[in-house]
Amino acid sequence: MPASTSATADPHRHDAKPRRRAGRPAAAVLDQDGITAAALQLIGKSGYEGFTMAALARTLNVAPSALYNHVSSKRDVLVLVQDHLTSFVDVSAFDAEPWDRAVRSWAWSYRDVFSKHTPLIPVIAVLPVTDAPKTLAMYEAVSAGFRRAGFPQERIISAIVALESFIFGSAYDVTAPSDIFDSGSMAESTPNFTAAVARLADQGYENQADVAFELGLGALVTGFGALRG
Amino acid sequence: MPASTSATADPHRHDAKPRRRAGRPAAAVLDQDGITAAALQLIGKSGYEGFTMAALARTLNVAPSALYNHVSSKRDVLVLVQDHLTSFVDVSAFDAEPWDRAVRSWAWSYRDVFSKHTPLIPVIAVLPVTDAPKTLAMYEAVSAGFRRAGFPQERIISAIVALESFIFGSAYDVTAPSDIFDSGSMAESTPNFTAAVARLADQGYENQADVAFELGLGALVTGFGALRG
DNA sequence: CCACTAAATGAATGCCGTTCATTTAGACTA
DNA sequence: TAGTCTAAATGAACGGCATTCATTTAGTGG
Repeated sequence: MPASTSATADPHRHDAKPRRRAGRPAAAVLDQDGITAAALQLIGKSGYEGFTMAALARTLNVAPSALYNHVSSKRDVLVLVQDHLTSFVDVSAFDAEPWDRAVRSWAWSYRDVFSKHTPLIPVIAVLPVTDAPKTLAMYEAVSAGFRRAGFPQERIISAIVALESFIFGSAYDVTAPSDIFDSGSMAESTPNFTAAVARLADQGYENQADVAFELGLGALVTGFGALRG
Repeated sequence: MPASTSATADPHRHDAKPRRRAGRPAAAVLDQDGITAAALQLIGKSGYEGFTMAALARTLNVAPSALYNHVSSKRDVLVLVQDHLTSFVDVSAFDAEPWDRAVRSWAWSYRDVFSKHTPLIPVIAVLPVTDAPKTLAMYEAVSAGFRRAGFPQERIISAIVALESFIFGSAYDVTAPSDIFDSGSMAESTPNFTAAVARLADQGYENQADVAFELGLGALVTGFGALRG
């Protein structure tokens, strides 16, 4: 039976300990960690367009079908990659800094990690935490930070979800073309919008996505900070 | 030359007026509006998994390749659908209510429309407004509302972008499974998170995604409201 | 009636994720 | 040592996908 990251647990498994019934073949060429690492490297080199099961198998010197002994679908591989990436999100500030600074630090880190992996966002956004242990560990660290800061327990999850939604949406902005708001030939019929875009451009040279992120993050942190007991 | 919604404008076009050089064939079976309507209907019936160029052609009683006389790619069709959907977003409150209530009304409407079409979010989030006239019209209405409310011009776009990011991220939440936060067998190692999830569940029967959206939207509206002159 | 052209056709292309019967080769048992 | 069990790898195959292209169709203006 192949390994699986699927959400539905195997109902035939009697206990947690994996029972070895008989002999095993020698050093397996493949395992989930190796697949995850190779996938991450491939994505880094070829992007998500070039990330195919065939290409992944090639980098592992293996037939494409061999992957399916360790993973049940391409989506499974994406889940593994997503969870691994989440371990790069920096939650250390929750142990070292006041709540508002910790949230900001975490949020920026989170956005930066996934702005380079926006195709994973539809996956991660609806993924049960059971299937992503490192992601769960991140939530635990953040939840602990909120609790220590005096947050009412029944608001913690909602606040984290709201922040995360803002973070995911903002990750897309980072990859948007810089002329995304150029109204072109329709400028005359959209005077208010066109003027606002022009005024924004007049401002400094700072990244537009960063400015919006800072603005929204500030509002969320201030607003949520008022909930603390 | 086939019609195109592509971002790069045709450099060979001399003026805006479409010059008819010679005779035209009779009633074309297909046009962009018809394709858009059929696509929307097909998506409603079969979802985005069932939305293929072949299936779309079938509903139009046409060969798949015929679509490419009016549209340059499947992505083009998605852009057409996205823009059409945006016209369903309600911006009327900006003409009838105070700014904060108008923003809330618009944001809820925007989220509700795209929570049923999350596969379009990666498309819309990075789409130049030139390619989506109805989307541009929405931005104009919102920008006008912000300006009338006394917003400094150079902050209007950033505030809208931040709100939109939050809206897109929140649209995913609506489609997430309700047990997404069930930590299962790892509950013992994540006490803070697990407790917070339990406390949230103790609360009313309200939709979890709606609670988080309301919480975040309130913070953003309050925070941005303070920017008005 | 002819020349022109937008639009539809249908076959072909290349890629994709995935399945499956079969083979391989260690490891335990007797 | 011989026999058996099994996880894992193979390679061929499948169906589906978006897209391309040479060709045909059928109105229209000259």
